[in-house]
Amino acid sequence: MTDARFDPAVADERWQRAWTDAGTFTADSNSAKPKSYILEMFPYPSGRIHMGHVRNYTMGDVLARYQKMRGFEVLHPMGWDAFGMPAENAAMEKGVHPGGWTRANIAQMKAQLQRIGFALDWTREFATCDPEYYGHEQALFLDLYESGLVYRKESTVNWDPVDMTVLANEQVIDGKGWRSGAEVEKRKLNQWFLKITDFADDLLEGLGKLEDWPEKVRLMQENWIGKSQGLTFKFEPLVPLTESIEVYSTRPDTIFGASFVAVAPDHPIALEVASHQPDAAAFIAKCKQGGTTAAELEKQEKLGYDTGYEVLHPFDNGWTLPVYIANFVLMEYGTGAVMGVPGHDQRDFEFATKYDLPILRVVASDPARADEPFKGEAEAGDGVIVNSDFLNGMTVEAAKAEVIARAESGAWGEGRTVWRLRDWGVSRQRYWGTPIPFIHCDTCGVVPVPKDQLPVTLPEDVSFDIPGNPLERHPTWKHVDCPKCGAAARRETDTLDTFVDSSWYFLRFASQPADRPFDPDEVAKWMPVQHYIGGIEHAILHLLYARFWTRALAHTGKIAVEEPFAALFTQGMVTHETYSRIDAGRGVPVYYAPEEVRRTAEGATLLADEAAVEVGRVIKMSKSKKNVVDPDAIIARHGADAVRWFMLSDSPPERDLPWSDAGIEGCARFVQRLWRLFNAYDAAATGEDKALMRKTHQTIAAVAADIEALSFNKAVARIYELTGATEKAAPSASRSAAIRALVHLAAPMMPHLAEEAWAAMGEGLIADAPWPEVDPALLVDDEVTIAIQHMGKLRDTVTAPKGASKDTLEALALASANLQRSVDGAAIRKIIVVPDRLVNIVT
RNA sequence: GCGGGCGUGGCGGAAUGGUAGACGCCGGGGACUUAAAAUCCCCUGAGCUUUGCUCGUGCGGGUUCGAGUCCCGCCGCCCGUACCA
Repeated sequence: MTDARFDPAVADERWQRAWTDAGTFTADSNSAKPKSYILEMFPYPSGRIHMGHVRNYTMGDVLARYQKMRGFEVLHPMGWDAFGMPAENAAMEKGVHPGGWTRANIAQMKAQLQRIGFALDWTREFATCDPEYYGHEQALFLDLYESGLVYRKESTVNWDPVDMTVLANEQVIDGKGWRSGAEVEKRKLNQWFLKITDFADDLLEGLGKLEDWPEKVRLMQENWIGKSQGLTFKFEPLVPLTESIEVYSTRPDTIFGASFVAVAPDHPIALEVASHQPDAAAFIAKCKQGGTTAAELEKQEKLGYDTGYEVLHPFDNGWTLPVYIANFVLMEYGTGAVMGVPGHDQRDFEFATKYDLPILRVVASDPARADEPFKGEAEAGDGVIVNSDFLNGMTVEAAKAEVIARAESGAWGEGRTVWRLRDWGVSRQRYWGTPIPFIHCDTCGVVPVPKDQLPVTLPEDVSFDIPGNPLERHPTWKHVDCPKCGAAARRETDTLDTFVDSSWYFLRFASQPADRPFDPDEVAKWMPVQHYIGGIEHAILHLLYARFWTRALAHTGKIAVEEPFAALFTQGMVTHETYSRIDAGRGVPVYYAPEEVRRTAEGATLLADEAAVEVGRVIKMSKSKKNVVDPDAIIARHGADAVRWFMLSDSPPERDLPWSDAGIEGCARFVQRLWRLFNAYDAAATGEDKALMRKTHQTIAAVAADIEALSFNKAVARIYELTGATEKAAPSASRSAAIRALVHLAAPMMPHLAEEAWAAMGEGLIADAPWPEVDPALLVDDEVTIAIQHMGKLRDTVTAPKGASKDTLEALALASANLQRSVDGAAIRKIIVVPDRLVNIVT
């Protein structure tokens, strides 16, 4: 080798072209090799790749390249989650068409990804806004409709009364529309739903088999699905109320602690009361203000309206309970009515305190404490039932069963399983999405578009001058003839939630016939995805929806796969410190980008005026805080391998990674350091260096294990260690072997550098080379360091042969002068020996 | 509000209940150089009465011969909360 410096500006492009020309990363589904499907969550084409993408895709890339070296036929595809709101926002702000904007973004981002040298099979690229893709999606949607998994019902949306449009939750800020500033209202619309609840039990059960998913994600999904056993039962009415009120409770054991009944604002009884009580109508109207998010509903003050109605306690004819309308009761969950037990439910406690209702204790830590007062909050924990007639003395579990049994034998209630999971509303009143393939006919009702007329494509000539759905107001698009009777009819103008697009894209990557969404045999070859990598923010919705679609497609006989993702990994964010000043006039912070600032050990100054700016917390990179670093600029300066190395170094991949200029410079230096070491390769060197051979083989094994566990930061540390040891070693055949091993170890992480070195050694593409074999005999050391402790405190260390007997280690410990000084003649009560580890003397 | 997670030197972090701080960054000292850059070597948790000792893994308790790791109770930050993707 000759070049003193590795020049990424030349090498990056050279090897990227070499891989493309050779089709190195084109997946062959007919290969005889075992298959492995590596997938990272595909990006929304916002315009620029950001560091979070780079980190995500670098991790998948290391796995893909490593598995290829391990003899797998690897599928590692890339595409675009291309529908969604930002394109419409751009259309409104800049007057560009969402399609054109999206296509331009995709072109730009694809070029960026290619400059990082990812081992992607670009032959399978697609965007969800391709009519071909969303046409297949429409066909799948019709299949689900035929199998009964699609239906329509009323549901609540955020309504902006000024802009006359539906708002997304993120467009509602402090209860007001983001553009108009008007108070948002809840409004009911007839919308399309998918019956995910049909699969609730199966989705829950399946979590148990997903052993290679993070425990936290499985827990979050379990809680989201929220299976609960409880009781639905009726409170009988007292005149003038005529109908009984059916409630659902997960705590029927606390039934003697009930002090009120509360119904949802849209419960039939609430509506009935409102019809003759203007105050009740006003209260319900007030409940309609504000947005629809759970967080908002839960955080708002618990408000109620006393209807004046009363109901009877099921176990005591002399016990009446007041009926309230309450803003925290949801019509969608259970029966839309609850019994309030203030002593043992925090929300009920707050409500009872506010409206001066009795707070009764029916659960206590022991029967003697039946009359203990509450300490300002409800007690939801376990205990013994008290003050509850025939339930007294029972455990919570036993009391639940007893109440359910009595309700069922008395025919006034029924034990029931209720799910927190709700059916998935997929209607969006927006343009830039997959049109829902249905036609509304006055005589035939809702009619599916015949499959031979798919795709239903979006019209190009739309305007975003005024808020609202351009499909709805397009002059001709929605006017069609009914496929059934031929009469004039109207197209559905709602489009599908973009989560539908991302619920089956992984199947389309695996197989893309023109005439069908996918080929089941091809899908069977690749699925399930071996490693799925993405952000923790998708822990529930996207991952649950994808699991549901996979099941739904299996249910309709389309595929034979049950779980789409065998192993899941959720990576952390890329963060950066923020630079700001408080604007004197408005009192709000003004943020500055890293390139506008000079960072010193003490603080930071703005380049423009050399005056100080405040260095703020290290937070997720975001445009609004201007703490973003552009991957392109960094690659131009340091090369792709330095950036990739930085993404893998230091921080564990599941945690946040703080970007720093010093860090990337250190990585760039290491690329050059390895290059110098590779240049010192001498194929003709002779002689053996046993210690270095051990280190080499131990490192190969450890790096492999670390990559397989996705502990890239540990693999990086191992490579640093072996690099240091190899640099220090004198020339020998062992050292030459160590250098060759390092080229292999670097190959998945710094592929351009590795190819350059491998070529200089006269070899072909290292991307095609096998992972080096290890000699098991070289993996174990023959000496170990033994810690000598007194009462658990370290007093000395000695080296001993590996596997030395307990007696030997004990004798070694007692011979230590430091140990003896610490023991100071005290009587030894016990000696604990952990072989190959430590000896602890207890006095 | 509810569900989930995280917390270790100046910084990122390592550590099957068994030597806390591997590895990297920053910083300090030195070598090379006319000089600088690059590179190489050494030091680098705090404190002390320094062959060594004490303290130290967000805070307060506990279990254990031994706790960053296990248990109980807090605090702080992050993610999600069903129309952001």
